[in-house]
Amino acid sequence: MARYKKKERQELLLEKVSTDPFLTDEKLSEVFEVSIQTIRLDRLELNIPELRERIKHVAREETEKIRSLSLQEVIGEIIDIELNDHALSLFIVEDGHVFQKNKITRGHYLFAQANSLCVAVIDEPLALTKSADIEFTRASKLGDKVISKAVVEKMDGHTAIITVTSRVEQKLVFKGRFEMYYTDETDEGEKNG
Amino acid sequence: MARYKKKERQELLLEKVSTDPFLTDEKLSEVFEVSIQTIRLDRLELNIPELRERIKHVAREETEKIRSLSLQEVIGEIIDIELNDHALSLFIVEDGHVFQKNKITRGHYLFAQANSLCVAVIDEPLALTKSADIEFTRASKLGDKVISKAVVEKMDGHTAIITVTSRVEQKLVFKGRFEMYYTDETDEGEKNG
DNA sequence: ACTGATGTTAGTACCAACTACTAAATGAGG
DNA sequence: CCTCATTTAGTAGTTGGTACTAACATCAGT
Repeated sequence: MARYKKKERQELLLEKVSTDPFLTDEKLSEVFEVSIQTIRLDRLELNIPELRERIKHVAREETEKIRSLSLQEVIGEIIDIELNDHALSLFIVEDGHVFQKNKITRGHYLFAQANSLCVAVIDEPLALTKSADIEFTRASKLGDKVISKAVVEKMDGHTAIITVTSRVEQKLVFKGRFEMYYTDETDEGEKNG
Repeated sequence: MARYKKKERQELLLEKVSTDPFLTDEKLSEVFEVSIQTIRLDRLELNIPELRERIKHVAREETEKIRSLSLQEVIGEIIDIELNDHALSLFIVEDGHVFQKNKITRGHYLFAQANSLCVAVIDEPLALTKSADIEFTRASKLGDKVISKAVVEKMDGHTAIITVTSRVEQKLVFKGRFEMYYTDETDEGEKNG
């Protein structure tokens, strides 16, 4: 076994550790067929924290993600809003949002952005989507910054009509017409949101 | 400080540890104003693993979640499929899918289930949603098992028409008519998915 | 007030997976 | 062959525990 040279080993080490943070120095020393001390020197030079810190980091990241997701309650970040009138949100297409083979955004994320924006723009305790007419006009891709605009066209009784357009660099990728049901009661059981 | 009684303390301990898994025995012993040994006895009785195991568990859970999410590529689990004809999927409404205040499912998850099912039922390398007409007929709630059925009505050239109905205990919660674009090329840039 | 059960605390030895440090062995290049 | 970089070995100390033994505290019932 012509073990790797220092530089090469360190590059591979970085990769190994980032793909599987659960590896002990001992396991790594077996993988690379060097002593534990060498692995430790490598980690020191590369500023790779020890196993426990790596695991803690992963765990922290994820509990934070969960928190921010449940806090967010919206896909995309709202950048401008006038209640019962209009709202804008930004959604950046990330790795989890696309088909792996062609990096095209899955339609339901664009729908989710639009749908969330409709819920947000209505200034009532309960707002649920009753129906929608939607169209995907062009493909958006990984890394795209999608700006979605919701405009409230009509509000009467308990129904609002909202049109949404989503664009990437001015080009329309999605448009829809949403019919929303709303009420000032905080719970209700006949429609969906 | 009239420290808690054993039973009470153990209940609070369970809660504490599950909301914040990052607490050491030492910190916990300070919180409850008992000795470290007492905390350790409590953990032993309640089968609460040690700090490191708890952290590891959180980290593992999350890396698995990420993997299964990217593997899944579908919201809901497909339970029956005949390509280019029909498909069924099951989606169980969990905590992250509902509005916190009233536990009603966010519409875009039901849309996502339907949309994913449409993508899955088409036996071509690329299938993207072109447009959809959807309706949310009743609210579904936390814990509901949503069965979605997609039926391919028509396929010609590069367009398929699929109708989807989603039910909870036979009762219709969602229906939609999806127009899908499909092709045997693996990449394409004019439509959305 | 005495006894026994239950609960709490103290203390020891040991473990994994390290850090930080010193020192020796090995290797490869000029 | 010498030298500098690299690798390995070994020791002491750390964190956050387990596992175990033993002592002490508290209260309940008789």
